[in-house]
Amino acid sequence: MGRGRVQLKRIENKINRQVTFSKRRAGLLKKAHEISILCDAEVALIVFSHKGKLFEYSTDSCMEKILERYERYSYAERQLVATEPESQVQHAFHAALHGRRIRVIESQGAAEFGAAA
Amino acid sequence: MGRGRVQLKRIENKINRQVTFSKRRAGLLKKAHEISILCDAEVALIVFSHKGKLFEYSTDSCMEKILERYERYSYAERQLVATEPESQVQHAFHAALHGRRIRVIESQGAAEFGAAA
DNA sequence: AACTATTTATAAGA
DNA sequence: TTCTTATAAATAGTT
Repeated sequence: MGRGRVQLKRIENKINRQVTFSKRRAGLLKKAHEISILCDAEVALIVFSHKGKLFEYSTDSCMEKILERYERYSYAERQLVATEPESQVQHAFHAALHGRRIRVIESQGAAEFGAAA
Repeated sequence: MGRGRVQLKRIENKINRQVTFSKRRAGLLKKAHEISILCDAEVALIVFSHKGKLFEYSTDSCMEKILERYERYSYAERQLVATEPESQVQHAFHAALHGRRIRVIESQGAAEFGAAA
């Protein structure tokens, strides 16, 4: 977007990289917020600049909550894969990546089981 | 973008919401990838659909690494705030609102703290 | 930090 | 639902 196509490679010029980072970071955070509102999704976005500064966005449910949910989900994914018969590991992994949720090892307890998005 | 301005409010029509989610999710992941390459930034993006399906993107350094870095950074932030003089309570309050709990206290330890972007 | 020329993203429609 | 198209948005290069 803008005058000239963009090459998907690191911008070597330090100044240009910094400017582009500022602009795109703002755009990215905005879009993260928009999709969360428009589509009622839970979003967590973490960005560390090249210099190590942190920028973040998270749906009102708050960053820690989302990261914990992510960890639970990932854990469930791994469990699924681990208990799968050899022959179906790839299948299971594929399915897991597409997020059939299985259980939750939480006090909240209730086992979630979703299908498609 | 597209035919007609967009209202920043939850899309009530289920079909439209699903379609918009698919399109915007693709766009968001793409932009997350682009900024990470163009600007040499480390990015982690986690999205749970309304139905609970997970979508994620992370810079090649991998999701877990980034989340750990995030936790370390947040921890360092809290420590900084904790030792801050009274006069800067507002600053501390602001940080507190970001309210993270600590999961990992890495041996690597060193607190990162960047200034400008 | 503002300003455009253009490229992209995407809301509707087919 | 995948493809198309009109338009809104984002943003690269410029001032």
